[in-house]
Amino acid sequence: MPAGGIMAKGVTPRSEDFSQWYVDVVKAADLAEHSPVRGCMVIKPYGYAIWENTQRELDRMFKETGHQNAYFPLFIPLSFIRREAQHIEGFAPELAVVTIGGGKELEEPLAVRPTSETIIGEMYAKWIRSHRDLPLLINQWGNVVRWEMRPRLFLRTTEFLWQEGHTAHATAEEAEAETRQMLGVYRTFLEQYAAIPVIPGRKSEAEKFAGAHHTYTVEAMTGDKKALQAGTSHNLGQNFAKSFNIQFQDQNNEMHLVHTTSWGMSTRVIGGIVMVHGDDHGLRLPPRLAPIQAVVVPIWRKDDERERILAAAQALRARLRCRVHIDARPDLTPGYKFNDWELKGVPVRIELGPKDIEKQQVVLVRRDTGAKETAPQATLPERVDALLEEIQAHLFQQALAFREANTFVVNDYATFQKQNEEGGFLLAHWCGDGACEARIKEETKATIRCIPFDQKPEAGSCVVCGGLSQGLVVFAKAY
RNA sequence: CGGGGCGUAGCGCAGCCUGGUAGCGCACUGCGUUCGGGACGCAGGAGUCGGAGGUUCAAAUCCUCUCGCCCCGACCA
Repeated sequence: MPAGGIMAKGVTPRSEDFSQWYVDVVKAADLAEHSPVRGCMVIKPYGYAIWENTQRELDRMFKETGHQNAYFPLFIPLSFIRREAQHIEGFAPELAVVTIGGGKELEEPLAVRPTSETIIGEMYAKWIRSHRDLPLLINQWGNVVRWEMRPRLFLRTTEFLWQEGHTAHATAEEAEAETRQMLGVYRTFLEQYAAIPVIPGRKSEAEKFAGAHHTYTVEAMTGDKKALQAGTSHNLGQNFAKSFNIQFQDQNNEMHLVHTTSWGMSTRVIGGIVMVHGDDHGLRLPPRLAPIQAVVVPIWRKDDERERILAAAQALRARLRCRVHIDARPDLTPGYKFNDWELKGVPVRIELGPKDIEKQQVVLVRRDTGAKETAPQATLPERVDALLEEIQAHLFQQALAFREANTFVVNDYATFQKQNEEGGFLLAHWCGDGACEARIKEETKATIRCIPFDQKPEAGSCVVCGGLSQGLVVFAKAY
């Protein structure tokens, strides 16, 4: 921690009240604020820039895996959403519905999309005729609305931004491969870019997406030891193909229903980044997603010095190979700026003052550890690049170590309940019965976050009923 | 929808009990001095006191109704 561990002004200490700390950091870092409409938020430029970086990387990965972008409309006839039984059952409580347009009662109410499977299914049924039309690999960047009871900036808002991929395939195997592949993309993004370690796995029947055959998820652990679903990928089987009659003709002239998938990641990841990496000084951004990777704080005493130093700062910036901002604000002291950029989580600070100019050096401070060093200007670009890599890796390692330190194998229900009070991920045997799952949720608020992929099968007995279990699953209280 | 709290300047609050010219801190504007870990002085601008009704000579303050927001619980990316 920088500066002897003093807290940032206006930010509640994380250990004291995590929820309040989170709200304070989001506000202090200028990421977002509440809108006049309950549950909605305004994403401010600095927060949106993180989203833009997220979009850029994800979009690249989607294109690399053969997907194309398209856009489907915000309004969906309510009858479409009703067409898939599970789907409407799951989404009905959180639908926003438009009943008036142009001053007149509409003949058919329009749902504001909570997700787009149905409208896309309707269109896919028209677009797909032949096996040659498959696979159909499309992604959409957009917004959706889910009328949430308990909103929280970024983590759960009534309207949120996301991407939703929707694909159609000839065979169940291909659909399954796609579902897995895209979960892998999310994992790569989260681990390599957001520096958030995740546990990939399958959702239980109770937790899966409304209308899915099955759902995969990547689960992260936040700084208060709760679980955060950071991305999901659904194998929809033929459920939507049936409801929307999406068929293709195969090589033998026979008609078949397609197999579809959908997968999404939302602005929630920004909340995840705050909750996983933030500290008492504010945000700590992973370099690869940071809008500003290095900030230059010039230090001067007199006007002539100021000009000289700003000129030197600009010369440095021109040589650096990362996203650099020079904080030239005239009426603020360096100390204020140090704190300000720490709140905003900028990974590297470059201090440049008269002494540095003289010695052809700078002072470098890394946000993750607060460590300070002097570095020669001659090799600064290399040093900053290396530092950014180190910080990226260190944030990931730190988050991973934290998760591991707070993951526990529990074998009996009493221990489960006790440990659950302390938080963390609980690895426990589960027989697969929804009744045991429901009882745990009811009694402890912990849910099955996922049935991890990379778990060796291991016989055991269910933590609730003692029945036969094939392996450990992850339980936790979740956001 | 249940339980709690709060609406007074952009933000955070005091004033209300005991009615009498609307205040403080931060932020903002201007000028000057500062500047290597949250600077200071001087001068300024800024408020339908959430809304409606009532009591009163007089309401931010008392009464009634209402609206909104936040936090805690039941649904969820």
